[in-house]
Amino acid sequence: MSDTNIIKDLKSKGLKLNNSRMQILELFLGNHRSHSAPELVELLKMKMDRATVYRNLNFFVENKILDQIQLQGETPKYELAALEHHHHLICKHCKKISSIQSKSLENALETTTNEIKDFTITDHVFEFYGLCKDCLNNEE
Amino acid sequence: MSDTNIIKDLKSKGLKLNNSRMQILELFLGNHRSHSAPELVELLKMKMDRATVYRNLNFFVENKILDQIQLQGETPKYELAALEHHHHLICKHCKKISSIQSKSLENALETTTNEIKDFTITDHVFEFYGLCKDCLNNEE
DNA sequence: ATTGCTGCAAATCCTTTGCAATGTA
DNA sequence: TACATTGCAAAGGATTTGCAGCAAT
Repeated sequence: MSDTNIIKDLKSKGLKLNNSRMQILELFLGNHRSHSAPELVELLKMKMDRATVYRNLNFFVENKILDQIQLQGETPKYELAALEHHHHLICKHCKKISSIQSKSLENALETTTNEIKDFTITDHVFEFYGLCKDCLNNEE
Repeated sequence: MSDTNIIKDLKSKGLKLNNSRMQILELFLGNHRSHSAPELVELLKMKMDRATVYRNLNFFVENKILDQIQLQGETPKYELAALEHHHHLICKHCKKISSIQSKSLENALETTTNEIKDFTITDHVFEFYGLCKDCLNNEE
């Protein structure tokens, strides 16, 4: 979905996009990366209050515009809600997050789901930690 | 590794197990489950200070006696450092955590690791959310 | 005597909340 | 007018820290 479609989609859901919400959304549309709440509060500190940032992040998550993702040992991050199912690669060195899709993983998930008898899996989170190419090259 | 071996292992690492540490460890050895810091603080509140609980949890994590695991939207939990590699099943209803091992998942992980060119995976976290048998039966 | 561990209280960080004021349909 | 959204300040929960005293080697 393109950026303008995201906005259309919001309106079709009857959601109101006022100034504050637009400014938060623009940050995400501008770089398609993930941001933590404290990071956004800092970026927007001259434009709106901390409470407004938090309230609108929650609003976006409730309305499935943003996903909240919780990586190991970090404060939650937000990213544009995934249209395609994907997983995260987190560089332990530079902390950059990239995403992947893997057919073999999804197949294995299906197998696992069927294997398990006394639990019904409805959702899953796979996270991969390691080193991105840049950090691997610029090794210290 | 058996419980007494865990303690031997600690000593062989030159780690000191004083009273406080022993009491914390006993909670984990007693039920082999995961506990959050606030939960442990509560359980141990007549025996030691909150700061001691936190300091020793960090001590155990640094020394790889406990693992810290961060589930979606919850405060971190601690569990005995995995002797066998495993993953977590989290019941969305009662929040109980159980663990699984899956050959197919590990195989898929290997395939994925090889597929990916510009990132070197060293660790991974797979979490499964859903409903446990009990909650599925006692449906509301 | 030196080093490490503890309790206590205060501080810090992240997030939420109450309330009065403002904006918008 | 009615309802949603904001800013501000305060509160809340989890975790860390400074410091003085105690424990152990």
